Amino acid sequence: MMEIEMPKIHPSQQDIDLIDILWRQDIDLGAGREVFDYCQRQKEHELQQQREQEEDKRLQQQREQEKALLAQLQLDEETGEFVPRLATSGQPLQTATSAAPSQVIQTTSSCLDAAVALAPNSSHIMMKSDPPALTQLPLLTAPLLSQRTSPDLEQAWMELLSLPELQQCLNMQMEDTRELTGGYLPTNTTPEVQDPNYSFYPLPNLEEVASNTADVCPPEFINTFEESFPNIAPLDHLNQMTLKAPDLNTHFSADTFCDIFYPDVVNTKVTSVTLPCGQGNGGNSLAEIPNKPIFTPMELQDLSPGDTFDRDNKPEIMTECPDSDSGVSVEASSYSSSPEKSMYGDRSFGGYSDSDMDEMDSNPGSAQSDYSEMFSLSFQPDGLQTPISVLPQQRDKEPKHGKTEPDDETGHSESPFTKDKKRRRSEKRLSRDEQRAKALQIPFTVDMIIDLPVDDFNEMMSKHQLNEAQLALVRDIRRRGKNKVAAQNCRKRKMENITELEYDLDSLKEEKERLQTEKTKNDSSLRKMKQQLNTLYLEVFSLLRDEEGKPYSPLEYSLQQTTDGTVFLVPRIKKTLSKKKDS
DNA sequence: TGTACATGTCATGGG
DNA sequence: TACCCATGACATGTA
Repeated sequence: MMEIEMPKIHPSQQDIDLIDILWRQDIDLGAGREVFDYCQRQKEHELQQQREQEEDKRLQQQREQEKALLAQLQLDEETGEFVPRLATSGQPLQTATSAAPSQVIQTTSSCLDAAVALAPNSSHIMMKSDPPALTQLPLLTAPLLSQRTSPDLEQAWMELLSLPELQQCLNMQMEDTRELTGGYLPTNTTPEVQDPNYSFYPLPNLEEVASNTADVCPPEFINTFEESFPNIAPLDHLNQMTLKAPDLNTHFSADTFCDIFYPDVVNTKVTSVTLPCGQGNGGNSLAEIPNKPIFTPMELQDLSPGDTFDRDNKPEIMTECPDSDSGVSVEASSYSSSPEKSMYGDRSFGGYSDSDMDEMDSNPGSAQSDYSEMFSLSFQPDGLQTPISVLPQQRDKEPKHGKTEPDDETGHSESPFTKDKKRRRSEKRLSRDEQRAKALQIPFTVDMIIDLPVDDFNEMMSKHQLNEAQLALVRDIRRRGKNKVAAQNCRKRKMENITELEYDLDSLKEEKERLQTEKTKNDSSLRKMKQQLNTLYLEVFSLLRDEEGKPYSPLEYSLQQTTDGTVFLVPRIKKTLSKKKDS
């Protein structure tokens, strides 16, 4: 490596000047001046060693403080919060840590007692919006926060640290620490360093941080910062600091950087509580600032008092944030929590047809953003922005085909799985229209738009002045909602008709079988009767005798019965003749 | 990957 | 004539 050979070279002043000139001409190399100046680096190295020794001492003190702090708190398993541990003997618990007493610890502990005593009643204090406390955060709590075991834990600490009394103590402690370290503040008390997840977070550009500081941080925040760390360059000059810092994130790995510039320090630091640059963030110029943990992307947005932070320019923040154990809920981010804006921004939606909107529905997020972009919204007064809740009587007026429970209409014959799936679909569908309505600031609920009777709907529409886009969307929502219900009812009726027809078909089949059986029986009976009649006929005919006592021939005569029951013997020839006469 | 099913949506016609 | 409803047809998502 180039840097390894450099110690053997003792550059002359001319060489150094030349390096200076070259460095000034190519300041964008991404490396600081000290990279080319071995003497300067050596001085830095020595100074760094001194700092590291002081740092070790200070870290030991910090660990003791943490122990003392933890000894006074216990985790409430139910609430997940740290609550003051009850002193059974009425003695403050910091006495348990008296094995390592120090002025700082005692001062901090006494203040913490007060803070802990106040903590349960101070839940209203939201620390994420309390910059002064945040400035104190890394020094004492970063090692704890770095555990990232629970967002509640972090919040508990935030609440604790938001207490003015505790902040005073912390300020005192930080003053002490500053005196010990000669103004140098460690780079390694950041939660990110210990939390591997933070390596996934895109570090905000320091220039952005510096430029946004005025928006993000209230003046008192900066004042506190500067008061606590007067030797640190003010935030206004952070840009200059970045110019002198090598961009290790892009050109060097952290380990490489440490091996090059701090070969000795690395070994000593590995055993310390925090690593200087082993987690991917090391060497970042921002790491020189003890408050760096504050400027994680998500927290920046949380700290943002309004929407001054341009979120639209940082979509990667949301996409790259792991939803794991970082303690930062994506859903809880300001993307969805900003009441003033649509969760997808304030882009308007002009001129999109409904089918276009459907295309966007495939991606609700983008759909909403595009929707907002299409229509220039005419913001209504606050009273109109809030969707009017559906009155009970209005809900009672729901059409006979209530749309809200289409699943129940389908009866209970369906499996729960099918019901769940249908419900999910219904909710999804509803949410799409709701999202559309929200995107266009429609001051009604989708249920109202769909379910209200015509007169009520027209009256409601006449009471609010909606622009063309809003009117079109409301009409579409109502039409789609009505048609959806109609389609559901139609299908329901169709299924009912099919079921009824199937039932009728079964009934008719049963009737057919019954009639066929009856017919079979009747045919059998008829055959028997005919057979009996024939037998009887022959028997009667055989008994008949003419005048000479001879039997009649069945071929020449036949028996016929009149309606009155009288039986006549009719000659067949005569009968044949009579038929001929009739024809 | 193909298929069956459920659902939403549109077009159309009747009341 | 506008509106509502019913329904066939089609598209889409899902198991």
